[in-house]
Amino acid sequence: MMVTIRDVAKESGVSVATVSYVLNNGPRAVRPETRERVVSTMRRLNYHPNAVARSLVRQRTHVMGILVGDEQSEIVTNNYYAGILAGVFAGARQRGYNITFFTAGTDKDIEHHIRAQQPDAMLMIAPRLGQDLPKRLKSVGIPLGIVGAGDFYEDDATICVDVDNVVGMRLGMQHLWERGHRKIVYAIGNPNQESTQVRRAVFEQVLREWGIEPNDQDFIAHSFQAEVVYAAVQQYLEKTSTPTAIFAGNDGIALAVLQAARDKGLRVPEDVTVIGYDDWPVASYMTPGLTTIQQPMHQIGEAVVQGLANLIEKKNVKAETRVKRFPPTLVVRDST
Amino acid sequence: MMVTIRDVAKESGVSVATVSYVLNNGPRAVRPETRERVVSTMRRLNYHPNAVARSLVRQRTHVMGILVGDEQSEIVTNNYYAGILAGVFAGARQRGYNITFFTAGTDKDIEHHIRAQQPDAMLMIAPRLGQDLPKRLKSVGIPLGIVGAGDFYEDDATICVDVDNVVGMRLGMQHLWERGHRKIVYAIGNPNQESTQVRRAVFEQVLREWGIEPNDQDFIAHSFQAEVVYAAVQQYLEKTSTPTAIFAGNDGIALAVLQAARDKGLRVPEDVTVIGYDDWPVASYMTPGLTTIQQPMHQIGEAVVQGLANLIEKKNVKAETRVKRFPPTLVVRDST
DNA sequence: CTGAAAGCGCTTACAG
DNA sequence: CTGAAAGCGCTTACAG
Repeated sequence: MMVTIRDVAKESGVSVATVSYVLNNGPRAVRPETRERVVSTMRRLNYHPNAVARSLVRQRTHVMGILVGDEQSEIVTNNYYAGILAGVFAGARQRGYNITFFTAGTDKDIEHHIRAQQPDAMLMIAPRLGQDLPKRLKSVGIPLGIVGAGDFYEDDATICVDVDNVVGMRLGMQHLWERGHRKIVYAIGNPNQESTQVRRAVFEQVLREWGIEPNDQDFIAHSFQAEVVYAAVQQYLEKTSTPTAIFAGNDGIALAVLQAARDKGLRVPEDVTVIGYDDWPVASYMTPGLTTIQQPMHQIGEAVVQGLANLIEKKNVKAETRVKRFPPTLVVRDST
Repeated sequence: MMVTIRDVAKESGVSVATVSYVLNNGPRAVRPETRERVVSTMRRLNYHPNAVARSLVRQRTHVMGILVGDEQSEIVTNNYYAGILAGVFAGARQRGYNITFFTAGTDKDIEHHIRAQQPDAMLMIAPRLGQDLPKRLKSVGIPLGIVGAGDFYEDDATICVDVDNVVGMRLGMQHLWERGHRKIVYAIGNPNQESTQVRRAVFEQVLREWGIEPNDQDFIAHSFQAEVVYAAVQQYLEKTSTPTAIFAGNDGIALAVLQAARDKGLRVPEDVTVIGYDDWPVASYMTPGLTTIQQPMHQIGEAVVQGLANLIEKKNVKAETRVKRFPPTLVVRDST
């Protein structure tokens, strides 16, 4: 049924070793005429070398496993994940890796699954802090790629790629300052993410530079879930007579903020100014078009895969290439 | 380094065959005491059976390959794909399959890739008609799952799962009728998709039932790309003094329609009424909240995987279970 | 109830 | 430049 290397060898009148060497272009030389004969029978028999067998002997699967968010559903509601993924796919394609999703349940199941499946590397997008999953993954002994957590997991065998959140927050704050805002509220995301914590710290730092002492009331929502955000913003608008600007933790949060403001009868940006983070595809189609801090999601996704591939293939393992930060950009639309 | 079945056998004082039989709970019986001893050494040595080796001998990888859209980027901009994917992941997890993305370029590359990687099945979401990819996939001889193309690819070895577009279009048209609309324009999607063609046919059929003869001017956009849609809608609104309702091919199109109407200074739903298709997570956060035809994306995604798993495992191959259609629902919000 | 051995489809030292 | 053979980590007939 399936054409194997043995069939090709027999048909070409050579040994399987020779077929293997032409297949892999080495490591040993093959006489040009022989090579040609083998190549042509491979084509004639429609031979495709079995990647499973190859993985077994090479102890390398050319698979990178990926864990997306706490819940698989984040891929649907959070365009950040989707954007990173698209970049990951592009990088994987360039480097000849397959991306497989690990969807098993508990951390233990996942570890078992990884040890069984033997991916060459694992990838996590925006891991929650405090999980022991990254530690578990490291114990497996394969390279780990972390997106969206700064250099928190920095390590010999770890590639960390992220946007530069210090620059991003400063860009946003600076923009609000120029628009004349001083009283800013941060509709912040999940507190268990590194990015949330860093952005909060920068936010507070900037306020202090402005001579304002930050306090807990400056932060609302503390979640990426639209309903939670909506309720928190509504409550905030209820009791505040003079909201001026709301900085949203991502564009999904911004969308809920816009909706809450609209339902409250407030005009954006006249009554409340809103700025987002990420630049999701829908940002320009929101009402009004959303001003936001753009992350180069595609580049970030590509970069982790490149870094991981280098680690797997033992090139470029220099420390400075293991942590990478991409600069964000301010995209001004109509909400500020 | 890696703990193998041989290590477990040696440590337990049994043959590798015995270890294998306890691992797989059969097909041959193992004396309870022996089994227990083996299990405990497996645990003690932290043994995880190598899935690659198992795949090689069993000729089954427990992998389903997936091809997403024409371009990998559709996963980012089109929430339909993401919704289906989430369901696919859920189904895969239940059935013990891994999902791997095939991102190779040309159809030929993809075929080669599949023959090499040996997934147990392949999955395509909303394939473009006229491609020869599905035919190529069938030639590989593994089950094929098709989402979003009705029963177009129906076949012994193919699972087709989709929403019922006849019901969906009728729900939407009925709703517009009840709202008093008679002059309806269809901002339709990519003409190369089965769903587009079916929906167009139903749209025309309903118009005829209303005593209206449909014509080409009733269809605009012919694309899912936001910029194209925006331009087409703007142009349409320009030359039409009395638009009443616009039926959008999906919620992404609807978003662009809303934006174009807003930029034209038209109120929705007073000046133009808009209805979408799919019910993306953002639908309720649009301005105004979007009335739309909801597809059970998650269920659809789960269902293909279940069907495929049955086909792989040779259960339930009855013809009627190979094609499945889920009923859509009308979700009324503020845009109609 | 259990073991020794063949075999899945490759790669790569070992010999010539 | 090439072939015969061992081995990657499993499963499963074949024998007992």
